[in-house]
Amino acid sequence: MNIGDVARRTGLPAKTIRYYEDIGLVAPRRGANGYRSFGEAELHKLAFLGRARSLGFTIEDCRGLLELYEDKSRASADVKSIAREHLARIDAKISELTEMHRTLSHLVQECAGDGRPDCPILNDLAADAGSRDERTD
Amino acid sequence: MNIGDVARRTGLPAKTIRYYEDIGLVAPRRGANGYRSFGEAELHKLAFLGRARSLGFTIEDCRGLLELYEDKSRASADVKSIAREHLARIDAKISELTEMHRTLSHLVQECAGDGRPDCPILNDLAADAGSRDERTD
DNA sequence: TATAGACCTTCCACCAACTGGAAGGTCAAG
DNA sequence: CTTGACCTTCCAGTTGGTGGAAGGTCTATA
Repeated sequence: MNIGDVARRTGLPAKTIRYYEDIGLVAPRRGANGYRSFGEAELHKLAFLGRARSLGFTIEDCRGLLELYEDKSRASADVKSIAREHLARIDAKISELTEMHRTLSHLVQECAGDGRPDCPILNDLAADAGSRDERTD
Repeated sequence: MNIGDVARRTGLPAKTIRYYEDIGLVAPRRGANGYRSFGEAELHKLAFLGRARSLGFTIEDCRGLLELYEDKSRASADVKSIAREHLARIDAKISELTEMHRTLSHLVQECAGDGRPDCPILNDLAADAGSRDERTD
């Protein structure tokens, strides 16, 4: 299978597949013409990578997961541990974004959004940290 | 004021302040020794940038916000529009992360996490997209 | 057989928003 | 006069790719 077929079947861009080879996640054979030649195993690995990436695992997580995936005597605890750490990162990110959202949606609500220059959003950004928590509503 | 003082007073790393100068967000004067020399206005701008960045605005957003901040005849609608677009990006990111969280926490719950190799997390990652939505619980 | 167009190859540069570190100049205190 | 805390510039690396140029290959059709 050429890279274009693999790209179509996994949904990954060909560029990304080449990149994954570059960083050692897959190692397709080469045909006489120099073209990459992928087998079913390679295809599955790439689909696995695509799915793991879509769940937000980092490339290094993926490397670990792939290794466990191929190790038939793995302990599921090792997989679970990677997943749990990733889950914690997701939690942290969601909290951070939720806090930003809270603050910003409040400010947006307060802003008239008309032709006048007065703007609570800019006021907040310009205020020093100390005076920021004074609730005005 | 030298860069170190500004760093202490704004909470921004000196490296970041130099970077902001590089990309044209601030333009401190220079002393005879070549050191950057910051005035109060520069300090305020940097604090403004730090606050905007902490709310997740991109550097280009910040550039726009800073311009509006300095333009005393601005329309608050322009500020609100930048903020609203950013809010939409935050919303999208939260949704994406929440979906990842949902899927992953479900899988983590299902995984025994012991010494045995059988692992629902790896099973999910390895499954093709078609067979993934079959609920097992 | 020529040629068009769809493949494939490598390599280099770029994105955001910094961060780390090396090599070297400056300044104040003891 | 030296020590140590500053400051300077410049280069490279981070994450996870993406875009594009220059060029080789394959297949179908005229």
